[in-house]
Amino acid sequence: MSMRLQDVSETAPLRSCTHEYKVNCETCRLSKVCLPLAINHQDLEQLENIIQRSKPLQKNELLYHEGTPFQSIYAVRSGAVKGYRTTSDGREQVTGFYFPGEILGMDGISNNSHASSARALETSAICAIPFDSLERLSASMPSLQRHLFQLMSREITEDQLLITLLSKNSADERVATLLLSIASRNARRNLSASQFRLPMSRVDIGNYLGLTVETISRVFSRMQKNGILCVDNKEIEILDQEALQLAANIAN
Amino acid sequence: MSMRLQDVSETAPLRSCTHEYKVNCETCRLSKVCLPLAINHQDLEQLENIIQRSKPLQKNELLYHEGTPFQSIYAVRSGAVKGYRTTSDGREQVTGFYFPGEILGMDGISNNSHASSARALETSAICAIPFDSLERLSASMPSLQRHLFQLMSREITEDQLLITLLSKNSADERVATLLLSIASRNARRNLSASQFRLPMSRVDIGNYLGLTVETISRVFSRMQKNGILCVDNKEIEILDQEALQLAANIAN
DNA sequence: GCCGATTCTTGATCTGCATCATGGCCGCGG
DNA sequence: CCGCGGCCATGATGCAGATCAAGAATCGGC
Repeated sequence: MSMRLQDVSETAPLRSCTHEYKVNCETCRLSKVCLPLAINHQDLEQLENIIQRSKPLQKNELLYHEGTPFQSIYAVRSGAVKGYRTTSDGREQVTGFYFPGEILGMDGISNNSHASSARALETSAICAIPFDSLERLSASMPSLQRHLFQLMSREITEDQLLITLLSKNSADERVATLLLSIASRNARRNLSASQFRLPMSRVDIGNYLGLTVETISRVFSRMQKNGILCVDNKEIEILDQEALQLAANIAN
Repeated sequence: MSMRLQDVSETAPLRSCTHEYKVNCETCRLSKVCLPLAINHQDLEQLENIIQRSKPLQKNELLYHEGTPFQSIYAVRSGAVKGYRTTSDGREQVTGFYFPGEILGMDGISNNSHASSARALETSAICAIPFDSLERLSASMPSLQRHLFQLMSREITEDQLLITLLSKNSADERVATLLLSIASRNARRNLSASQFRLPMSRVDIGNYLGLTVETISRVFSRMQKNGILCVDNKEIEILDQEALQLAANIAN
């Protein structure tokens, strides 16, 4: 079996003079996705100085756990992460999937403790950004402050989209919408929008979309039969983008 | 018919020397709910100077509409507001209810245009807080900056709770959870947690909870029959707090 | 205080997805 | 190579809540 695409780091090679885990936003291919700041070289340096990068997370390793003290927000460099919260009866609710260039962990700010948990779906490299440093820095960098507000605001609007999806849409519409979302996020990183590997299991997809595994399977099968998708286990190919859009667009 | 409770302003009487619409956070009974800042007198004065208050909104009047330019976030002083977004097929999805002391409109920051709409559920007094001023002010007031981050973070965690509710809970559990949420928010304002008037219609409740009007009616009737609630149109009395909690707590 | 419009309730029926059950497939360790 | 465990697919059945329908209650305007 061939090497898994997602295991390849999507960051630029580190220059030889830098330490192995030294972060370098300036040369990071994701910087314009992750921190599209119109900030100058000096500001960027300041920002880099506070960012920490640790050993890559292995599949299924925990990034943070609900209830633990909040210290950092996290940027995905490579791999994929799922966010979830545990209900009082012990079940889990997946609240989001995070791909390279995306930021997670901001729900911990309000209580100084994480309101959700995050777990690597595959081997993933993660940047940790200590929030107190970020806060201090943003007080003197208006564009950074604004960027943080915008990041959080986007999280809110995305949650609202999911709320709408869960409350108004059928199984087919939910699945189609998720696939299109993943496709467009791939496109943003200059990856194929029509062919990709799902890093998460059917169980996670169902959980996220408020459906059972069986339903996810059936929807995939049906869409394959209808020539919309080609599904080979986790490998997805969108054969008929328009039909998929049509299947999703009933209500968003 | 007696005067409607919700029409009474919940703000402290304005002192005679202030202009009619002059805002005064310092004497506002809601200030510790709305802006629980450990900030000094001088800071508070600066904040007050940017806050605008206009003529109260009448029932069904629009506070802002999705797609329009974002300028301010809003604090409810009295009355109640619903937030919603319109789906592509013209239906609406209610994303939240906002009571006195609560802040809304933060989803507009990311795009500089409102991602949702807001409408008064009854006559409501609203404070508008221009966001660019707030941003500038918060750069020099760490506690204000932090408070804003926390406000937005709380919005995220609350949306995640709603996502879980919609994805995992039965009709009874959803309704029970909403009633308990309203009750506890009333308590925070020193109002009765066991007896209150719902400012929104059954349609809005159903829409918010991803259920139909008929289902809401049936759940209310059932809970009334079981001695958990006393329902008289929009007037709600919680007769058995514990049973209601039990009905809600299956999964949160 | 009357009347039309809207909102709410209740019943009967229908349906999309959950649940239950089973078997296949793939990856991995021995 | 085989056997085991996790993941996935698919069929049969059941049920919570949607939909359809018809009154009843409440509201708002005059």
